[in-house]
Amino acid sequence: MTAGTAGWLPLSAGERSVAIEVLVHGPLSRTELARRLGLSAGSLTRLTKPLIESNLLIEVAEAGAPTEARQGRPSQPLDVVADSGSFLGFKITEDTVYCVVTTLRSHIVARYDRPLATHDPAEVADLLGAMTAELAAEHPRLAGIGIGVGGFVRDRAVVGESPFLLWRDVPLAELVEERTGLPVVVENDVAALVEAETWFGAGRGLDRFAVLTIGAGIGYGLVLGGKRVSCAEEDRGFGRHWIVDPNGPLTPDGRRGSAVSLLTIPNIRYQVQAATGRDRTYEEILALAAAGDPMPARVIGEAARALGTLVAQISNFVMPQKILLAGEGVGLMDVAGKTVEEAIRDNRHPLAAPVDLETKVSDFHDWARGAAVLAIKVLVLGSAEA
Amino acid sequence: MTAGTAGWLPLSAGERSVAIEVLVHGPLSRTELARRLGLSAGSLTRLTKPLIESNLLIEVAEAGAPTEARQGRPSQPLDVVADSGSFLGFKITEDTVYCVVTTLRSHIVARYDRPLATHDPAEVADLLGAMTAELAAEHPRLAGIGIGVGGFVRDRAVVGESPFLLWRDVPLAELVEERTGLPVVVENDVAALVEAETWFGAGRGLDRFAVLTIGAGIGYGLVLGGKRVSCAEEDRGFGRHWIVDPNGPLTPDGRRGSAVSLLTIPNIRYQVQAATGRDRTYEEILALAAAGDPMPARVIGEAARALGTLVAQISNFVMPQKILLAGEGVGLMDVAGKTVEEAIRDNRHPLAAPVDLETKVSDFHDWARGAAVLAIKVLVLGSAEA
DNA sequence: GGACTTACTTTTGGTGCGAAACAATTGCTG
DNA sequence: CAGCAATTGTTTCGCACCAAAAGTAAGTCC
Repeated sequence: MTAGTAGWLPLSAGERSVAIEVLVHGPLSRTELARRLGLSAGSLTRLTKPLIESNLLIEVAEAGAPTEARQGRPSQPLDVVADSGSFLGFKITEDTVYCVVTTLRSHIVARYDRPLATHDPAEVADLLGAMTAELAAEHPRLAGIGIGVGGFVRDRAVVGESPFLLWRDVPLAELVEERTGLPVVVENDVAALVEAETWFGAGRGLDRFAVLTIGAGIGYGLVLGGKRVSCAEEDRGFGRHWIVDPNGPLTPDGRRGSAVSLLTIPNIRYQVQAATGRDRTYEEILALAAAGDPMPARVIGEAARALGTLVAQISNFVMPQKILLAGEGVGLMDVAGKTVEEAIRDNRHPLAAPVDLETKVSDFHDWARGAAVLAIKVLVLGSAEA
Repeated sequence: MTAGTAGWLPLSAGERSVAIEVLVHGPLSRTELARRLGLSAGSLTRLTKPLIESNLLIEVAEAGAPTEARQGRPSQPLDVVADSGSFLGFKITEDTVYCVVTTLRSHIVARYDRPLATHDPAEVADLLGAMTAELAAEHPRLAGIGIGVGGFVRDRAVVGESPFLLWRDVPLAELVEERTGLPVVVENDVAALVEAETWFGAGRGLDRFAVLTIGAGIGYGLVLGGKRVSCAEEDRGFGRHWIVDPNGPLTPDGRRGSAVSLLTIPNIRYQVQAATGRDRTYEEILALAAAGDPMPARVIGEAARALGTLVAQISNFVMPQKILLAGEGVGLMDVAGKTVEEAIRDNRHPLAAPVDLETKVSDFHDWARGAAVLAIKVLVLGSAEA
């Protein structure tokens, strides 16, 4: 914790809830906060005082346009000191390192990617260090770094196992801290995205919330009571053994008819290539399916039915208030959204509450942003339970 | 609240946790309670005092056999005043009313069933009133009544809709209270069983816990953070639209290959009868399958695979710490437990944590006990959130 | 019988909250 | 412009809860 912003931590539970509310929902007056958090006005005075003194919050002048010139003493909105720090979020893939610079409120202010030529831990750390140094020039007040990696991560610091990097027990946080002098948080990429969405995104304030990602693989995250549930198979590839259609296609990766076989981008491309002999990009396949080309349409249709079935199963068993669909592969929804909805209907009780399904097309920078958000969460507001 | 035991309620949060711990885990000393609840010794003195004064708890003499003559001041175990009240639990089926009498600690001390000749609400209430009067003679200190009904129940009091009784908006709690003078709690039967298991049974102290029941129908309940999650389709028949095997059997009830078609007792009997022409009881079918008779073995094998698939799906998506399998149809596990386990393995990641699966053969009296437990929970310890 | 051990009680002090009184700042009205 | 109403924020007080520490009770061990 070499953060220069000093006395931010630790926060009490009440203080943290205030800080999060302001961080997430923008400037808010004390009265408004009291209403939202169900606290008394007096408590708000007490809770906000140390936050203001420690320079995390600040009283901002009422916006230039006082929306409605109300009677009474004007409210004094509180806001986070947005420029009190920027955060870096990295997403490491097999061949590229994606990076975003975000504000304290997780808005992306810059993107910066670099190819990854080696998988040697020290050299990867060197690359991250170099990228950080370059970005530090433009963004002087870097306060922390979040790194998302596909694989199993321990203690938000050590990459226990990463199949595609061929890493075992690499203390990545330490390596990068040494090179940057900044506090570093490492987490599994899916977990980081889920935490970010829980906090700032689709899952804000929800009690039961599920995330399903489609891309190179399948990701799944469950948030209950505002906390992410972690499990053993997480980070070792979800969906490889979720058999959606026992008669489904057999692909190099994943069991026959598994979610991975039916839904991931590499396996969809494999299916099309195996049948037509031509390798096409995912976008091309989607376009062909939309245009009615039978073979791609069949593959995409099967994928859409599988997705709908999965969503229905999650709804049936978890009963979440919302399901977020994210990842590079959700373009599927644009082409075959109707099929997905049909499949959901087919696997749900007609009287069941309709599924609140949100689709969010995301690229690798969104994964990086997830890591940045986790860094904000951990570094600014205190560990926030490992 | 006509309970004669007077000043039980209301309890503070701390008092309630103490009361529940003693209720569920038998006599416990204050020190032991402090350890279990993570409180200081002083707090226990404070919390137990009003409970003892209001006659909910009592200091019992150390059991006649002081397991180990320990050094130091002997502990003073606390226990609930078990005979301070009995509770009735009813389960209403299409043709029978099942009833159990339980102690405050939910031990069944008597069973009493009566055929149900009519579905007229007033007459059903009359029957429950008559049964209560008869039982009151033998069990003088009746403190409350819980009633479990298949169907949709509002506010723990009104049967909103019950398909098999053909009821709509029947204020059952009121009707029975009028006739018995006792406080009455009405709940959906599955919900009551789930609550009971969460409290006294397999789900004790767990954070994520799922219940799957097999019998005349499929029941499903989810407990997160110690609270049961309720949903719209609950009480209107689970599993009718859970398609487990798209190529599965078509039965009069439920969609082709649905959990209901594959797993419920009536539909298993239907399948066997349709194939062999002979109507057999569920137990006969299980015995035949165990003996190797091909047709019953096939039906039971399919059912077992379906059950395993369901359990795996619940594990994959909900990640519960435990799954309880209950109902009249779990005899399946004895005959085809291996097949169930295989199916679970086939649909789970090999590295995933093994499923903690508990099987509990239950008859209608267990459903009735569930209702009684809910009555205990609501009446003794204060509404315990509707 | 004295030393020791364990269980429980009492006391003390701290924390976090709400209720209510109070101060501050504006718009509206006569 | 004075006075009032409306609204926000602050201060003070008291309550509920809890942990820590010190004190008391009731037994065993030598």
